[in-house]
Amino acid sequence: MLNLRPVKMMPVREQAASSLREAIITQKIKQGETLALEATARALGISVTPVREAFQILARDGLIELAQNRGAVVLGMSAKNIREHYQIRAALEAEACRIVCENRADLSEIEHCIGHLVSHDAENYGDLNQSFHYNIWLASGNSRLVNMLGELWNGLSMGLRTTKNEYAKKSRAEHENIYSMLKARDSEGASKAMRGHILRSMEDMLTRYDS
Amino acid sequence: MLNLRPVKMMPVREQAASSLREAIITQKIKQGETLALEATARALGISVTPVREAFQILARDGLIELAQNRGAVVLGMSAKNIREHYQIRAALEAEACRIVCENRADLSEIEHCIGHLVSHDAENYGDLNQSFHYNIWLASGNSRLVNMLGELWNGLSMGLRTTKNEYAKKSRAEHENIYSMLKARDSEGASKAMRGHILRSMEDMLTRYDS
DNA sequence: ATGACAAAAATTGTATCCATTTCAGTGAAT
DNA sequence: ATTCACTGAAATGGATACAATTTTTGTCAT
Repeated sequence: MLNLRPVKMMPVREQAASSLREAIITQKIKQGETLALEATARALGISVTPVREAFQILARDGLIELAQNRGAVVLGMSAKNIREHYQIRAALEAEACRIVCENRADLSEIEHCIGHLVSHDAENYGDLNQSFHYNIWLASGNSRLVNMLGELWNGLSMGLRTTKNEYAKKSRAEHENIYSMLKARDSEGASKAMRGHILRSMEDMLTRYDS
Repeated sequence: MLNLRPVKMMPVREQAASSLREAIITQKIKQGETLALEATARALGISVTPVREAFQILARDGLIELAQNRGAVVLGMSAKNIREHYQIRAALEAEACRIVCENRADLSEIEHCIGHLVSHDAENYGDLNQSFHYNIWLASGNSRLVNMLGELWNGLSMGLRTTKNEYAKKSRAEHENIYSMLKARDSEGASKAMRGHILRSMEDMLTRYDS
């Protein structure tokens, strides 16, 4: 089958949001800067209306703050920010595990991810890691939960791509542990394991950003 | 101190969102209807720009869905919707309780709410209930968590205002139980109690909307 | 009645314009 | 010299008009 680009594009506001998101996370736009509306629109080659909507998306993702009549201020990764982010993620992902166990949800996709995580080296560890988590969210069957966790991930976790090897090893063991708990349908154990995994990731992140 | 209305108004987009939110929750706008942009702007007496942003806010709150080129479709309270909402709230509010216990946070505001809940009758039970929950969120010190729970509350809980008396009684006992757990700094107990409270509220809600 | 095609309406994005708020810079007074 | 107030520039929030797609509607012929 021919593999053509879909005719219907992504809305411009989301393209703008993606572009800005990447620039913020890669620190091309620095923390504390304020994004001017018209300047941003010019830089992106679009008009101001979709930029304003993109700002709202980014604010929802926690990347910027929209202050009254003062524009969009880029938020940084403070320790407080990181703690807030991971506390919420820990609660939601633990809940996802609990639901997966209680519903006896299908684990084949998750098992698939575990297979890749074991066999592959840490080159594209970031993608495999995200895929593992994402498939647990999906298996919960709670689409709202999937959306919220996706937004949270957008907001911060790109920083995880800079993961070191030592972290990958620890993390891999934890992933396998979580999977075994899910397979055993042990909702308490699985949610606790996921919670612990994420909170430990938080500590990892904090040591890198406590400068 | 004089209690005057603040000079600076709420942004129009948020006023619009509030107005639409109320209309949706009170079913003045029915489930499945699509909100036309210009018609909505005319009805609200404002221009389309802030209405578009209001639509995004409502979409974030889970009250409408923005379909590609097809406008804003009002979502109803399906059983699936209610379950998704309460599962997430259960996870987040339980986490708030856990944090409050671990941080030995100040409970005076929460205690204050409990006092009111005990002494007052069910007339304005809805407000007191919200106040109790809200102050637990606040005490967690996680501002992001407060925002997310606030949005969730906006999305569904107005329906709770139609609470029956029998429910209020059950609920009151659960609130007191949660408070005593918080005072004992029993993080497991408090989070479990909150979880149970919210999931039972879910069942209550489901019996009313399973028609 | 069904299917194709044409017209109408709605959404999305563009382009300006106005009012109000914020911010910066100048200048005066203590 | 520092502080305070005023003035003017710039930016946001909102209004309005308009072009381009896409969706929907409605008609007409088979």
